[in-house]
Parts: sequence; C-alpha cells; structure tokens
Amino acid sequence: MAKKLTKTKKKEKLDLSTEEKIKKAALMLFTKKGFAATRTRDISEEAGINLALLNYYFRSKAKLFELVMVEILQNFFRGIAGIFNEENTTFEEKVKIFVENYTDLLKQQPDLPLFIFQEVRMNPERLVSKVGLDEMFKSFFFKQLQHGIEAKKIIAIHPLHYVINLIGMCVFPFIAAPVLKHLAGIDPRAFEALMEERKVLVPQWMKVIMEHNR
Amino acid sequence: MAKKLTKTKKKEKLDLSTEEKIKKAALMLFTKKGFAATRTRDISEEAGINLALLNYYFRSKAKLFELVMVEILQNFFRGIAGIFNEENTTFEEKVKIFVENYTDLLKQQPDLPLFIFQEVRMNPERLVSKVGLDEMFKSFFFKQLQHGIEAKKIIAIHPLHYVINLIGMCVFPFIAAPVLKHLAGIDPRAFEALMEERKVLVPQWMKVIMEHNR
DNA sequence: TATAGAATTAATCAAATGATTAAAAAAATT
DNA sequence: AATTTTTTTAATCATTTGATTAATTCTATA
Repeated sequence: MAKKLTKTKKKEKLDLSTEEKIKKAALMLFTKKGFAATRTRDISEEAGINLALLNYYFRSKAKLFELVMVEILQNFFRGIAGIFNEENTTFEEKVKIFVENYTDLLKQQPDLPLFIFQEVRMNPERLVSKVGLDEMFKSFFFKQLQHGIEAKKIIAIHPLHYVINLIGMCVFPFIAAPVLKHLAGIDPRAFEALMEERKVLVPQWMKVIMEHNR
Repeated sequence: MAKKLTKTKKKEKLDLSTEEKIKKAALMLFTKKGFAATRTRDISEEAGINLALLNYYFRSKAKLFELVMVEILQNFFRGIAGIFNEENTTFEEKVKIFVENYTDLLKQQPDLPLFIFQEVRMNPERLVSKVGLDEMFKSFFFKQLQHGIEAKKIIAIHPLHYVINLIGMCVFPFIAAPVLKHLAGIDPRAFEALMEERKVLVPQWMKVIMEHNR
C-alpha cells in the first residue's frame, strides 16, 4: 500500500491539485453548514474526488477541519489586527479602512462571521493557542483610544464599547441578512446597495458616537 | 404496545413532566450545539429519561426540533415586533424598552441569537411559513420612522439602517462575547457590567445617530 | 381489586457515516 | 524499458445514531 501523507517534490510544485480541491470544498461546506452537518462524502463530492483521498491527505475529518479553521481564523483576525495596530493612521482612518475592507470581504463571504463566532464559542481555546489572538491586539490600538479619551476628544467609556459598535455595525447586517430580507422584504440586490451605503454611514456614525461636542 | 402520542387527561394536568423535560433539554442542547451536533442520546441523558421516550412523545428528532424551533422564533420575534408595533410609544421610548428587555433576555440566554441566525439561514422559509414574520412588522413601526423623516427630525436614509444599528448594538456583543473576552481579556463579570452600561449608552447613541442637528 | 390504558424500559434494528484496506492506475526515477 | 513510488479507486469495516419493538411498570377508573 502507498505510504500516506508523504510530501513529494511534485506536490509542492503544482499545489492547486487534489489537496487544494479538498480544502476548498471543505472550506465552503464547513462555513456553510458547520462541522457536524458536513459529511465527508459531501466534501469529496463537492471536490470531485474519491472519498478515500480525504483521509489520504488529511487523516481525518477533524484534522481537515482544524486545518481549514485555523486558516480562516488567522486570515480574519490578522486582517482586523493589521488595520487596528497600524501606527501611522488615525482612529478615524482606521474606521474607514476597516469598514471598506470588511464590507467587501463579507459581500463575497457572507457566511463567514456566523461560522466564526459559532466555532469560537464551541472551541475558544483554539483562538488563543493556534491563532494567537492575544498577541494581535492590546498593543498600539487601545493606547490610541486611551489618548483620545485623555485629550477629551473621545467620550470616556470603556474602549471596547466602540470596538463592539464598529465591528457590530459592519458585521451584524451580514449575520442578520436572511432575517432582514424577510423582515423588510428586500432582495439581495437592494441589500448589497444598503451595505454600500454603510461604507459611508458607519464612519459618520462612529464619529458622532465618540466625539464630545454634540 | 402502548398507543403513542395519545393525549390523556392526566398529561394535560401535570404538564411539567416527561414531555416538558425533553423539550427543556432539547431547547438547551439545540441552542448550544445546533441540530446536527446534538444527539438524541444527549437529549435523553440531559432530560434524565429513556431514549425511546423522545420518539414516544415527539416521533422524531426532526419533529422535536421543529417544535422547539418555532417556539423560540415566535418568542424572539414576537417580542421584538410587540415593542416596535406599539402605537402609544415614541421611537425613543421603543429603543429604550427594546434595549433593556433584550439585554436582560440575552444575559440569561446568550446562545440564542447565534443559534437563531444560523438556523434562519439554514431554513429561511420557516420564518415566514411557521412563524409568520411577514405580518409582524411593516405595519406601524416603519410608518413612525417615515413620519420622523418627513418631519426632518430623523436623517433621511433607509429606515432599515437604524433597525440594523439598534438590534446590532444590542445583540452583536453577545454573539461576539467569546471573542471579545479573549480580545480584551475581560472576565464574564466585567462583560455583564459592560452590557449593563449599554442599556444607557445605546439609546444615547441611537439618538445622536438619527437626529439632524449636530 | 381487577383491568384497561398510558408511560417507561432494555434490547435491537437499519441506515448513515467516518475510516481503512488492498488493488489498480499514474507518475517519477533508475 | 523496468522499477519504484505516489496517487486514485472500489469495496468494505466498525461505530455512531435515529428509530422501533416487545415486554414491564405505573396509573386511573370501574
């Protein structure tokens, strides 16, 4: 029998092959239906490969999930942390950049946030151990907010409130999209238009929420 | 063998018995882990009853889920609709009532929103067919917002933006709680305190977001 | 108390599902 | 071209899991 999981020169070369097809299919199905509801047979079918190849390349469904999951989490949170820890932008600029980047991202992958939050709740340790979220924040970002508060430019409440509001206003509409569509009877096209509007609106809202002089 | 699913005088009487125990356990596990990840054996164990009784009372896991799900959705959305369609409160009052009611609710059932949105995405038809969300809204609430806009008291954008912001600012922190706890290193106690603060803050934010004169 | 109906239990079934195996095909190496 | 190694396939295994069955216990009522 063939030796499993051996890295060959060839595989490094054209990596967009079987292994990658499986990961892509797994990413799609896991984010859409979650771990438990996704069958290995669904993945193999979606990837157009034989069922056994999943285990051949990734040993088990759980291992495959772990791999895909860590990638998703790293991408998502590193993206956010990258914006917020940037030392050469004001908070106002950070907000604008964040809103634009993440509405664009979520327009393409609307299932992502719901999946991420669900998964982190099921398995919070991974966020620290494998993704290293701890290191990402804390550093520059909160200091910047603290300075704004001390200079009386920002209303003095726990900075986390502002973070919750910002991320919430960007991410929540995508989480609630299926409900909203029925609630207000808007079609996907109109929904996208609303999200486009929010690219401008959210920064304005953040401003009036945070500043002292009303 | 005993005849199944027969309603007896006795059962109507002390309804907080087996049937209710199963529903309670199912509610807990379904909301916590989702449909696919919840085993009927988990439910029977949690309820402290024999596995067969689940099918005896509810025919199948799917039927039980459907039942529990419709109850959850009706409770959740009727609660919201009830507040928003009230004709004798201003929009400002509605906001305050909503924030207080739902932070209290979510403090007790923090898993609820994530579960609801996930489930609605998986099965959006039910929200209309079984829960009747269509009827709930549309009526008084949006008219009230429209009047505010026409009277130039509220900034003229799609009313849905305000709904998204309000519900988002209340619900999103609970969805993101596991992430936030690691992100900011706050313990559950401090998190609860923040949510208490938001009962006051969210109405203020909604006000400055909506009103013209800054 | 006797009896019928309802509720509960332990044992078991059948299908689904993750995983493995051995053989075949393809690719790389000599 | 021959041989070795890697990749792919079809068949199968073992476990999990939703559901059923038949017997047993409990409860109400006549």
